[in-house]
Amino acid sequence: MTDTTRFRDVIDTIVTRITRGPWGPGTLLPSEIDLAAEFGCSRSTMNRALRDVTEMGLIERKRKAGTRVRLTPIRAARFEMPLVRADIEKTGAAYRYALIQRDIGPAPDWLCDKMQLAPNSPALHLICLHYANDRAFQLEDRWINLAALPQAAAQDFTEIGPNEWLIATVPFSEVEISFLAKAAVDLTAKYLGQALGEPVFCIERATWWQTLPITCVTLSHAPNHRLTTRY
Amino acid sequence: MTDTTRFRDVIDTIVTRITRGPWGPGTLLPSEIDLAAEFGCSRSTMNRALRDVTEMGLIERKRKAGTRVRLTPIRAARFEMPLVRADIEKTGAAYRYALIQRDIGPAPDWLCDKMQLAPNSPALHLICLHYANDRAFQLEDRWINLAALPQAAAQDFTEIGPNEWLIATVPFSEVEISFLAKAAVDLTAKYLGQALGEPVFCIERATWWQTLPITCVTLSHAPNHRLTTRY
DNA sequence: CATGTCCTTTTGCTCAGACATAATCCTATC
DNA sequence: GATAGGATTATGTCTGAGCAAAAGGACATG
Repeated sequence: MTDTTRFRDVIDTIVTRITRGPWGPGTLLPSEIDLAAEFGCSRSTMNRALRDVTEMGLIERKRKAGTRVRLTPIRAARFEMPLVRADIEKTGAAYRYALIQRDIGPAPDWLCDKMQLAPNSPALHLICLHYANDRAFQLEDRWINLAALPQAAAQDFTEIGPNEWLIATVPFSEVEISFLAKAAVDLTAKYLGQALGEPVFCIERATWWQTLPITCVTLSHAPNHRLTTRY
Repeated sequence: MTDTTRFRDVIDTIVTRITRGPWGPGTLLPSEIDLAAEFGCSRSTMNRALRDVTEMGLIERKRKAGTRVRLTPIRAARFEMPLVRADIEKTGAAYRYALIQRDIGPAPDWLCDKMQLAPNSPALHLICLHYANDRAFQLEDRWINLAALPQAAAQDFTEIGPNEWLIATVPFSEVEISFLAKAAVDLTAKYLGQALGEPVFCIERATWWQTLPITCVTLSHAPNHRLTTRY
């Protein structure tokens, strides 16, 4: 019942003051010191509370300028994206991996464009399938920049998936993720058992290591797949 | 360049030790006190660093049991979801809102099921369109639980969208968000200018206020829409 | 052998104080 | 009036200390 820690209480009060209370959009909040005095807590605790509220997207903070309620309160949603293997095994299903296609050649123009890659950079192109209980679950269409990762050319990826190999091999500092809906094309239709043009839920992810392009992948999912989070 | 604060350095070192260094999945880390001694910082700082690494999804912490590297390192992605209006105006386009349909009746079975709503609860059903520069951008198909929010019946929603009215009127404590791909049906096809069956990127969001169901909405987007985040 | 109680370890949270840093505001100077 | 520079102020970070709570382990008891 009284599961209540001080800073969580403070967060709750502040959030309701913003969402319903007197602190409308654009309001300048009192300083940490004044708020700490009002709430009867230390500045450290108030600082932590306000930091968390900032992460929620409700306020903006600047030194000297103070703390201000955002004009457009943003609610940020967190999505956890485990490895496919973990995702599948969590449901109790058996995981199986298969390499469909593998070739090396110059990176296509759209990829160079998307990742600021030098034209005609050598790239490894992989197409893989991830099964849950022998049903195709996810089709992985991946490009790896061989200029950054020449070791990848030596891997055959028949046993271990490129995703697991990559996270064990190379760090990354910057990631761009997109969610989108695509129409099934030949490849996805064939392997995911869909009709041509059927909607496919896709995740595109590109990763860099300090501006050096590493890899870019499109993950296409079986019909009716959805990505869900609660908070 | 040397934007380096102590705890950020600690985080970086710990993350690389986990992702590449000696701390593989399942490793039990030294205690906060030992780590603080090793890194030459206070326990507070180490605690904050480890708390942040926990939020990244790399480690799990339990009192007495200690800090352990997760078997399946999870990378969490944050998506910021502003109001449609803000989303549209940010691109420089003009925002326009229109109410398409509005009726009151008993909640359909799938809705009662999804939100743990009593059968035949009265519900307000709204269909609205959000335009960017007079092009349809998003179709909003919303249900509001009138048992929880009788005031909603008095609103006509011709000028102000239900989303903006709701966030100004009622708080929420629990949210479930899903991303998925759907095939365009009559309604979406008609208003978003799509062919029947074409893929549509959809967001479903259900909100409760302390187990009391508030509202459930499906947001369908114009073709080629994508939701993107970087980190 | 099973079970319950107490002890110990480790994380979770709070505090008061301090210095660093960014940004605004004011003032002196030209 | 414009501008450069210093004073002020709010946030950002760090410290060292301490108590609280969870949970594993040891031990005694039935």
